[in-house]
Amino acid sequence: MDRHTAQRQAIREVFQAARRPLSPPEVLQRTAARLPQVGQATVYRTINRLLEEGWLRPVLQPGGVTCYELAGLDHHHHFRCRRCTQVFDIPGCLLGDPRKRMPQGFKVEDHEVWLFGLCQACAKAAP
Amino acid sequence: MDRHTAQRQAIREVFQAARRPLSPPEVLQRTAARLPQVGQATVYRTINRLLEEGWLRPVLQPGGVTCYELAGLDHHHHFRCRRCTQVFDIPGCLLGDPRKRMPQGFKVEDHEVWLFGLCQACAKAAP
DNA sequence: TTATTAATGATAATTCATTATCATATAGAG
DNA sequence: CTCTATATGATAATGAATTATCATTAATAA
Repeated sequence: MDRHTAQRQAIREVFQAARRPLSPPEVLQRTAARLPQVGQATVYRTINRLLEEGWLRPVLQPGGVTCYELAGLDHHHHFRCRRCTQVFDIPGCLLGDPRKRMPQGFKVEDHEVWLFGLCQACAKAAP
Repeated sequence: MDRHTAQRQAIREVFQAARRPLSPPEVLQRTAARLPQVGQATVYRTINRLLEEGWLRPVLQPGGVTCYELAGLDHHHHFRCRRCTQVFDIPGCLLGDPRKRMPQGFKVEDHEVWLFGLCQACAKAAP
Protein backbone atom coordinates (compact mmCIF):
# COMPACT_ATOMS: atom_id res chain seq x y z
CA MET A 1 0.00 0.00 0.00
CA ASP A 2 1.04 3.55 -0.72
CA ARG A 3 1.31 5.87 2.23
CA HIS A 4 1.10 9.58 2.02
CA THR A 5 4.06 11.12 3.82
CA ALA A 6 5.27 14.65 4.33
CA GLN A 7 8.52 13.78 2.56
CA ARG A 8 6.86 12.59 -0.62
CA GLN A 9 4.52 15.52 -0.70
CA ALA A 10 7.39 17.95 -0.18
CA ILE A 11 9.50 16.36 -2.93
CA ARG A 12 6.62 16.53 -5.37
CA GLU A 13 6.08 20.18 -4.56
CA VAL A 14 9.79 20.88 -4.99
CA PHE A 15 9.64 19.57 -8.55
CA GLN A 16 6.45 21.45 -9.31
CA ALA A 17 7.89 24.69 -8.01
CA ALA A 18 11.25 24.35 -9.73
CA ARG A 19 10.04 24.53 -13.33
CA ARG A 20 13.38 23.09 -14.43
CA PRO A 21 15.20 19.76 -14.12
CA LEU A 22 16.68 19.08 -10.69
CA SER A 23 19.52 16.82 -9.59
CA PRO A 24 19.10 14.66 -6.48
CA PRO A 25 21.33 17.00 -4.42
CA GLU A 26 19.20 19.95 -5.54
CA VAL A 27 16.06 18.08 -4.56
CA LEU A 28 17.58 17.28 -1.18
CA GLN A 29 18.55 20.86 -0.54
CA ARG A 30 15.15 22.24 -1.48
CA THR A 31 13.25 19.59 0.42
CA ALA A 32 15.40 20.13 3.49
CA ALA A 33 14.34 23.77 3.52
CA ARG A 34 10.97 22.48 4.70
CA LEU A 35 11.88 19.16 6.31
CA PRO A 36 15.37 19.64 7.70
CA GLN A 37 15.72 16.03 8.80
CA VAL A 38 15.10 14.55 5.34
CA GLY A 39 17.79 12.12 4.18
CA GLN A 40 19.23 11.64 0.73
CA ALA A 41 18.13 8.01 0.67
CA THR A 42 14.56 9.25 0.84
CA VAL A 43 15.22 11.58 -2.06
CA TYR A 44 16.59 8.78 -4.23
CA ARG A 45 13.84 6.39 -3.18
CA THR A 46 11.12 8.91 -3.88
CA ILE A 47 12.57 9.91 -7.23
CA ASN A 48 12.64 6.25 -8.25
CA ARG A 49 9.07 5.80 -7.17
CA LEU A 50 7.95 8.89 -9.07
CA LEU A 51 9.77 7.58 -12.14
CA GLU A 52 7.95 4.26 -11.85
CA GLU A 53 4.66 6.10 -11.50
CA GLY A 54 5.48 8.04 -14.65
CA TRP A 55 5.31 11.33 -12.78
CA LEU A 56 8.98 12.17 -13.39
CA ARG A 57 11.38 11.42 -16.19
CA PRO A 58 15.18 11.45 -16.27
CA VAL A 59 17.19 14.18 -17.97
CA LEU A 60 20.58 12.72 -18.86
CA GLN A 61 23.16 15.44 -19.21
CA PRO A 62 26.20 15.13 -21.45
CA GLY A 63 28.96 15.11 -18.86
CA GLY A 64 26.78 15.95 -15.90
CA VAL A 65 24.70 14.39 -13.18
CA THR A 66 21.32 12.90 -14.00
CA CYS A 67 18.47 15.31 -13.33
CA TYR A 68 14.73 14.74 -13.27
CA GLU A 69 11.80 16.76 -14.54
CA LEU A 70 8.04 16.45 -14.58
CA ALA A 71 6.88 13.91 -17.12
CA GLY A 72 4.38 15.01 -19.71
CA LEU A 73 5.84 18.40 -20.47
CA ASP A 74 5.68 19.51 -24.08
CA HIS A 75 8.69 18.66 -26.24
CA HIS A 76 11.53 20.99 -25.34
CA HIS A 77 15.29 21.11 -24.95
CA HIS A 78 17.76 22.04 -22.24
CA PHE A 79 20.35 24.64 -21.45
CA ARG A 80 23.14 24.13 -18.93
CA CYS A 81 24.99 27.05 -17.40
CA ARG A 82 28.71 26.40 -17.38
CA ARG A 83 29.13 28.49 -14.26
CA CYS A 84 26.37 27.32 -11.91
CA THR A 85 25.66 24.02 -13.74
CA GLN A 86 21.91 24.51 -13.40
CA VAL A 87 19.75 23.12 -16.18
CA PHE A 88 16.96 25.20 -17.74
CA ASP A 89 14.19 24.40 -20.16
CA ILE A 90 14.16 25.80 -23.68
CA PRO A 91 10.62 25.61 -25.01
CA GLY A 92 9.93 24.28 -28.48
CA CYS A 93 12.19 22.41 -30.87
CA LEU A 94 15.28 23.82 -32.51
CA LEU A 95 16.02 20.92 -34.78
CA GLY A 96 15.64 20.77 -38.53
CA ASP A 97 14.79 17.50 -40.21
CA PRO A 98 17.68 15.19 -39.39
CA ARG A 99 16.82 12.63 -42.04
CA LYS A 100 18.41 14.53 -44.87
CA ARG A 101 21.84 14.28 -43.25
CA MET A 102 21.71 10.72 -41.96
CA PRO A 103 23.91 8.01 -43.43
CA GLN A 104 22.00 5.40 -45.42
CA GLY A 105 20.04 2.89 -43.39
CA PHE A 106 20.09 4.69 -40.05
CA LYS A 107 16.74 4.96 -38.27
CA VAL A 108 16.34 8.09 -36.15
CA GLU A 109 13.87 7.59 -33.31
CA ASP A 110 14.61 10.44 -30.96
CA HIS A 111 16.83 13.44 -30.44
CA GLU A 112 18.12 15.84 -27.83
CA VAL A 113 19.48 19.34 -28.13
CA TRP A 114 21.72 20.80 -25.46
CA LEU A 115 22.71 24.43 -25.28
CA PHE A 116 25.58 25.63 -23.10
CA GLY A 117 26.60 29.04 -21.90
CA LEU A 118 25.70 31.42 -19.08
CA CYS A 119 22.29 31.68 -17.47
CA GLN A 120 20.80 35.08 -16.79
CA ALA A 121 22.07 35.32 -13.21
CA CYS A 122 25.58 34.13 -14.06
CA ALA A 123 25.80 36.35 -17.15
CA LYS A 124 25.13 39.32 -14.91
CA ALA A 125 27.56 38.18 -12.19
CA ALA A 126 30.43 37.22 -14.53
CA PRO A 127 30.15 39.32 -17.68
CA MET B 1 60.71 14.04 -22.86
CA ASP B 2 58.33 12.33 -25.17
CA ARG B 3 59.11 8.83 -26.33
CA HIS B 4 57.69 7.23 -29.40
CA THR B 5 56.21 3.84 -28.48
CA ALA B 6 54.33 1.20 -30.39
CA GLN B 7 51.36 1.59 -28.02
CA ARG B 8 50.96 5.30 -28.65
CA GLN B 9 51.34 4.86 -32.34
CA ALA B 10 48.79 2.07 -32.40
CA ILE B 11 46.27 4.07 -30.35
CA ARG B 12 46.63 7.04 -32.67
CA GLU B 13 46.07 4.82 -35.67
CA VAL B 14 43.02 3.25 -34.03
CA PHE B 15 41.41 6.68 -33.71
CA GLN B 16 42.33 7.67 -37.24
CA ALA B 17 40.91 4.46 -38.66
CA ALA B 18 37.69 4.52 -36.63
CA ARG B 19 36.17 7.67 -38.15
CA ARG B 20 33.80 7.82 -35.18
CA PRO B 21 34.10 8.49 -31.44
CA LEU B 22 35.50 5.61 -29.40
CA SER B 23 35.16 4.71 -25.75
CA PRO B 24 38.22 3.59 -23.77
CA PRO B 25 37.10 -0.07 -23.90
CA GLU B 26 36.68 0.20 -27.67
CA VAL B 27 40.15 1.70 -27.95
CA LEU B 28 41.56 -1.10 -25.82
CA GLN B 29 39.90 -3.78 -27.91
CA ARG B 30 41.07 -2.32 -31.21
CA THR B 31 44.57 -1.66 -29.98
CA ALA B 32 44.83 -5.16 -28.56
CA ALA B 33 44.14 -6.53 -32.04
CA ARG B 34 47.66 -5.40 -32.87
CA LEU B 35 49.35 -5.35 -29.49
CA PRO B 36 47.69 -8.11 -27.48
CA GLN B 37 49.54 -7.28 -24.28
CA VAL B 38 48.39 -3.66 -24.11
CA GLY B 39 46.80 -2.69 -20.79
CA GLN B 40 43.85 -0.44 -20.13
CA ALA B 41 45.97 1.88 -18.01
CA THR B 42 48.01 2.63 -21.11
CA VAL B 43 44.83 3.39 -23.02
CA TYR B 44 43.64 5.86 -20.39
CA ARG B 45 47.09 7.42 -20.03
CA THR B 46 47.50 7.81 -23.76
CA ILE B 47 44.02 9.27 -24.23
CA ASN B 48 44.78 11.83 -21.52
CA ARG B 49 48.03 12.73 -23.16
CA LEU B 50 46.40 13.10 -26.57
CA LEU B 51 43.77 15.32 -24.97
CA GLU B 52 46.48 17.52 -23.46
CA GLU B 53 48.19 17.69 -26.82
CA GLY B 54 44.93 18.80 -28.38
CA TRP B 55 44.93 15.79 -30.70
CA LEU B 56 41.74 14.31 -29.22
CA ARG B 57 38.67 15.81 -27.70
CA PRO B 58 36.04 14.30 -25.41
CA VAL B 59 32.56 13.39 -26.59
CA LEU B 60 30.30 13.40 -23.53
CA GLN B 61 27.24 11.27 -24.11
CA PRO B 62 23.93 11.89 -22.37
CA GLY B 63 23.68 8.80 -20.23
CA GLY B 64 26.64 7.00 -21.73
CA VAL B 65 30.36 6.53 -21.36
CA THR B 66 32.73 9.29 -22.38
CA CYS B 67 34.13 8.78 -25.86
CA TYR B 68 36.92 10.56 -27.69
CA GLU B 69 37.32 11.72 -31.25
CA LEU B 70 39.96 13.46 -33.33
CA ALA B 71 40.16 17.14 -32.52
CA GLY B 72 39.81 19.59 -35.35
CA LEU B 73 37.04 17.87 -37.22
CA ASP B 74 34.47 20.13 -38.81
CA HIS B 75 31.42 20.97 -36.72
CA HIS B 76 29.14 17.96 -36.60
CA HIS B 77 26.79 16.07 -34.31
CA HIS B 78 26.43 12.53 -33.04
CA PHE B 79 24.13 9.56 -33.31
CA ARG B 80 24.01 6.74 -30.78
CA CYS B 81 22.55 3.37 -31.63
CA ARG B 82 20.30 2.15 -28.84
CA ARG B 83 21.13 -1.44 -29.66
CA CYS B 84 24.92 -1.52 -30.06
CA THR B 85 25.58 1.80 -28.25
CA GLN B 86 28.13 2.84 -30.86
CA VAL B 87 28.43 6.55 -31.60
CA PHE B 88 28.51 7.83 -35.18
CA ASP B 89 29.21 11.23 -36.69
CA ILE B 90 26.49 13.23 -38.40
CA PRO B 91 28.12 15.81 -40.65
CA GLY B 92 26.94 19.40 -40.66
CA CYS B 93 24.69 21.24 -38.26
CA LEU B 94 21.02 20.53 -37.72
CA LEU B 95 20.28 23.42 -35.42
CA GLY B 96 18.27 26.51 -36.18
CA ASP B 97 19.17 29.77 -34.50
CA PRO B 98 18.65 29.13 -30.79
CA ARG B 99 18.66 32.77 -29.81
CA LYS B 100 15.07 33.40 -30.75
CA ARG B 101 13.88 30.90 -28.17
CA MET B 102 16.21 31.72 -25.30
CA PRO B 103 14.93 33.30 -22.10
CA GLN B 104 16.06 36.92 -21.64
CA GLY B 105 19.67 37.36 -20.57
CA PHE B 106 20.95 33.88 -21.35
CA LYS B 107 24.19 33.72 -23.34
CA VAL B 108 24.48 30.68 -25.61
CA GLU B 109 28.09 29.74 -26.28
CA ASP B 110 27.87 26.22 -27.61
CA HIS B 111 25.46 23.44 -28.44
CA GLU B 112 25.21 19.72 -29.03
CA VAL B 113 22.70 17.66 -30.92
CA TRP B 114 22.26 13.98 -30.20
CA LEU B 115 20.25 11.62 -32.37
CA PHE B 116 19.19 8.21 -31.14
CA GLY B 117 17.88 5.18 -32.95
CA LEU B 118 19.28 2.23 -34.85
CA CYS B 119 22.47 2.26 -36.89
CA GLN B 120 22.54 0.66 -40.30
CA ALA B 121 23.81 -2.72 -39.09
CA CYS B 122 21.39 -2.92 -36.17
CA ALA B 123 18.44 -1.74 -38.27
CA LYS B 124 19.10 -4.68 -40.59
CA ALA B 125 19.62 -7.16 -37.76
CA ALA B 126 16.60 -6.09 -35.66
CA PRO B 127 13.98 -4.70 -38.02
C1' DT C 1 76.67 -0.19 -26.17
C1' DT C 2 75.34 1.57 -22.04
C1' DA C 3 72.95 4.45 -18.93
C1' DT C 4 68.91 6.99 -17.85
C1' DT C 5 64.54 7.75 -17.40
C1' DA C 6 59.95 7.72 -19.38
C1' DA C 7 56.42 4.27 -20.55
C1' DT C 8 54.15 0.13 -19.71
C1' DG C 9 51.25 -3.60 -17.50
C1' DA C 10 49.13 -5.50 -13.59
C1' DT C 11 46.53 -4.35 -10.14
C1' DA C 12 45.23 -1.66 -6.05
C1' DA C 13 43.00 2.50 -4.82
C1' DT C 14 39.93 6.24 -5.49
C1' DT C 15 35.84 8.73 -6.63
C1' DC C 16 31.17 9.61 -7.07
C1' DA C 17 26.55 8.34 -7.73
C1' DT C 18 23.41 5.22 -6.32
C1' DT C 19 21.48 1.26 -3.71
C1' DA C 20 21.16 -1.86 0.35
C1' DT C 21 20.70 -2.58 5.21
C1' DC C 22 18.45 -2.13 9.41
C1' DA C 23 16.69 -0.04 13.52
C1' DT C 24 13.19 3.39 14.38
C1' DA C 25 9.20 6.17 13.30
C1' DT C 26 4.70 6.67 11.64
C1' DA C 27 0.57 6.35 8.28
C1' DG C 28 -3.53 4.39 8.01
C1' DA C 29 -6.63 0.17 8.71
C1' DG C 30 -9.56 -1.71 12.01
C1' DC D 1 -6.28 3.81 20.31
C1' DT D 2 -3.77 -0.04 18.82
C1' DC D 3 -1.51 -2.71 15.52
C1' DT D 4 1.16 -3.70 11.57
C1' DA D 5 3.46 -2.90 7.54
C1' DT D 6 5.55 0.77 5.00
C1' DA D 7 8.60 4.78 5.00
C1' DT D 8 12.36 7.03 6.85
C1' DG D 9 17.23 8.33 8.20
C1' DA D 10 21.84 7.06 9.01
C1' DT D 11 25.22 4.83 7.12
C1' DA D 12 27.49 0.90 4.92
C1' DA D 13 27.96 -1.27 0.57
C1' DT D 14 28.08 -1.41 -4.29
C1' DG D 15 29.32 -0.53 -9.12
C1' DA D 16 31.57 1.59 -12.76
C1' DA D 17 34.90 4.62 -14.52
C1' DT D 18 39.18 6.40 -13.84
C1' DT D 19 43.65 7.17 -11.52
C1' DA D 20 47.66 5.82 -8.65
C1' DT D 21 51.32 2.67 -7.49
C1' DC D 22 55.30 0.23 -8.51
C1' DA D 23 58.27 -3.17 -10.42
C1' DT D 24 59.70 -4.03 -15.06
C1' DT D 25 60.54 -2.82 -19.89
C1' DA D 26 62.37 -0.29 -23.47
C1' DA D 27 63.33 4.31 -26.07
C1' DT D 28 66.88 7.33 -26.86
C1' DA D 29 70.89 10.37 -25.71
C1' DA D 30 75.63 9.99 -25.15
